Amino acid sequence: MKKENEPRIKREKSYGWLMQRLNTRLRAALVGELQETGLSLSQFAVMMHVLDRTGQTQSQIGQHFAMPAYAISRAIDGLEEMGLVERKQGASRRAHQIAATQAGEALAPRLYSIVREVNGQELAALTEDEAATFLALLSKVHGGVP
Amino acid sequence: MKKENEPRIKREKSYGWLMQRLNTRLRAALVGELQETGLSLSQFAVMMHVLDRTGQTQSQIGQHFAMPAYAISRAIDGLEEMGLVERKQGASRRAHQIAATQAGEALAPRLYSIVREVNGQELAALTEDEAATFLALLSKVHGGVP
DNA sequence: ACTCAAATGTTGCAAATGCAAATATTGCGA
DNA sequence: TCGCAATATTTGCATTTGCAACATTTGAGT
Repeated sequence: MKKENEPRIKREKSYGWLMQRLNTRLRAALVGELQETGLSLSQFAVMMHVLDRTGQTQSQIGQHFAMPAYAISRAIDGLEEMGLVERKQGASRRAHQIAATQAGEALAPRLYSIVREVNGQELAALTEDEAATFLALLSKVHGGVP
Repeated sequence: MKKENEPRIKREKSYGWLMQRLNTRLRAALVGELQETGLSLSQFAVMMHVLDRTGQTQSQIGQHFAMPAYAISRAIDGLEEMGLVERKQGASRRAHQIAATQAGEALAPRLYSIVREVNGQELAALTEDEAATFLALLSKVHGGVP
């Protein structure tokens, strides 16, 4: 009997592989849902953050997502063109405060709904308890509650 | 007292946000380690898979990572140029079998070591038990063991 | 054996991304 | 107050990515 292509290691249990797969799936699901809104993933992220916390500066938004400044800059370019967001002049003249326009606010329910739906469907394989544990562990890995 | 910028929702506990952050961190860590090898992330992924299971076709590799065919095609273009991998003719004349060259095999220890190190450091915040639970849950979310 | 749809890979071109340099503004310290 | 380093954002350009069309090979049905 011939020794069939046996993997040296069960890579499917490795953190890296699992993250890669889950992230790919998450992104695909989000992109699908966002299709109708015309938002890209980064625009969506920024939009959510602006809806959550109005008036933050671009660099603050960037830190929140660990995204580079230029990505925020460009995401907001797009959101501004779509009339969903505006760069306001705050105390500082270099640090723009980003706020949702009325059209942007109007989009909020849809976006919140997408988040709920996608998060829910991605975690559908878990029981409620498991999901709670899972999120707690994700948070701990991230460096949240020790 | 003024109501300070209060977020409407604790987004930091949302699956989406956590995945975004953790994936960003993971990728950054890997890219850092891979610097010296000259491999891109997708080249690294493909290389690992080829080392794990030699002779797989490109589409099989693609499925394993949920990566599009063209990405595999291009990753292998690069790996071939670096002399780490070769496209072999198998039973079928369209489906190439990908195998590591000797130089590719020689790279294995380094790559395995990078995987161990990065996976370890990413999960460093967890105890061993927690890490086991975490990986099991990731796997379940992915659709592994039900 | 023949035809045609499906499977496998590759590639041209457009769009997104990343890097590094440029610009503008602020604020610290001499 | 002046000079200069730090902060905040933008942008030009090169690289990477993604889409969609293409080419090739296989296999199933007739």
